[in-house]
Amino acid sequence: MTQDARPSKREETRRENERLILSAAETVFAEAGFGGATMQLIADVAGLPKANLHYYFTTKEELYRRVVQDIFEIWLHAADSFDNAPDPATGIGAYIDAKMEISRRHPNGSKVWASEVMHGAPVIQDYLENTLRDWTNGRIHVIQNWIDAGKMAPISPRHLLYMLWATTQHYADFGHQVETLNAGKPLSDADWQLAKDNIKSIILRGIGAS
Amino acid sequence: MTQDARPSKREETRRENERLILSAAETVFAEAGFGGATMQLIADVAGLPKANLHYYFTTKEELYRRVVQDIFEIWLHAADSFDNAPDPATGIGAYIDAKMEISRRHPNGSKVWASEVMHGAPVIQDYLENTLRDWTNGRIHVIQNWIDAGKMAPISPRHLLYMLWATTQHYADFGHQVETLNAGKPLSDADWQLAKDNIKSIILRGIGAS
DNA sequence: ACACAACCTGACCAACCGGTCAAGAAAATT
DNA sequence: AATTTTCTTGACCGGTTGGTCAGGTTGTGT
Repeated sequence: MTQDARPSKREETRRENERLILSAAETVFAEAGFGGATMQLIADVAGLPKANLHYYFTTKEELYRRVVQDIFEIWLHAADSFDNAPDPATGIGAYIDAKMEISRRHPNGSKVWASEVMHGAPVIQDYLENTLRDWTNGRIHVIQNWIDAGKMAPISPRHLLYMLWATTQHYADFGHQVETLNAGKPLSDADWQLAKDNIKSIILRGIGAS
Repeated sequence: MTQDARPSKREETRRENERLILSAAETVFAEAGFGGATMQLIADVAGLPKANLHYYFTTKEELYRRVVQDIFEIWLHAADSFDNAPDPATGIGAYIDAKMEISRRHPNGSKVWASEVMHGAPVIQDYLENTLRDWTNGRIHVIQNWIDAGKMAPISPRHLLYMLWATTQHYADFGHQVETLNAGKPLSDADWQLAKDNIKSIILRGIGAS
């Protein structure tokens, strides 16, 4: 039966435990910050003894690093929507959709990332200086080409990117504020749709791409 | 000589010490988060013995609360630019300028505020539910009037506000990332001007107000 | 000059934290 | 079935943290 995929019992529990720990860690780091989070609390949320956490992740910092890296991957992959787009409206529109979806599905990861950057990126500075810088320059190039082709207004591609990041992440990072101003209730499907439509409408018109 | 304004020696040092402590606390809380900050480090930065901090501010939480409240005041006062504006371009343009100036002059305060909200606003929830909610509803009303008067496109005022907050605060909260992507150097005067101009250009055109 | 109140601070403490470890349980290998 | 490897965990430890306090100093009103 289970012949092809044979996840030996060992591998299976290891994978499962790591998943449990990483998920709990993401939640706790997001809610309390790195300094405020405790291994004991993460262990409780994960439903494992604390010593077990240290078996899978030697130090608190290593666990934290893994959480941040995992988010960064997701974050970066949203860029795929950007590529191979024939025009700004398509590419940037899809990027906004993708990033809003991340804000909705991974609010905790987004918060951890924001917290990390806010505190000076102590553990992922190299990512910023290499992967992110390359990624950013690549997109700036794409946008500049659109501008040169007369497909959009001649704004600064860099600051447009910042605007996209800021606006979409706001709904995750400041989700609590958004909820409070939404009568204390989470955004409904319609609310999210309205938010996305508004962002796309304003930005696409703002860069002369609609 | 100093007759009219007579800050008795006592009052003067008290004011000065509180200022020192609050300033140091803002820096340390911004850099390390509430959980990561220590009273000892704040004391060192302020140049005072730790026990002295506890004389002026009984607990770490009380000190933190004061820092957050002070920032909230500044944040809220930026709204003045919004009022009495005859049209969206003037009002929103001035608001963007004001908020960008805050991001530039008070990046640490902005980070503390962001951190507080991100972690569920444990100490200023009542501010969000009252002062901020009222403020927001007021501005939504102003924007809606502009829309009704045909002075701008019929977008969602609420989500426009979120966009303004997010975009302007990005330069403070994610200042480290912005700097890293700026070859590791702080933004120059020209960079800040470019950022402001781009934001205003995109948003004002995006809402049909330019 | 005196007395009182406000202010300052080194030394100290209980609580908590990240991390260790030894001893055992469970699974894989032979 | 025996042996080895991986995994699990309660108990423990040194170091740090927020907060206290007693005793001293400085400023203020009389």
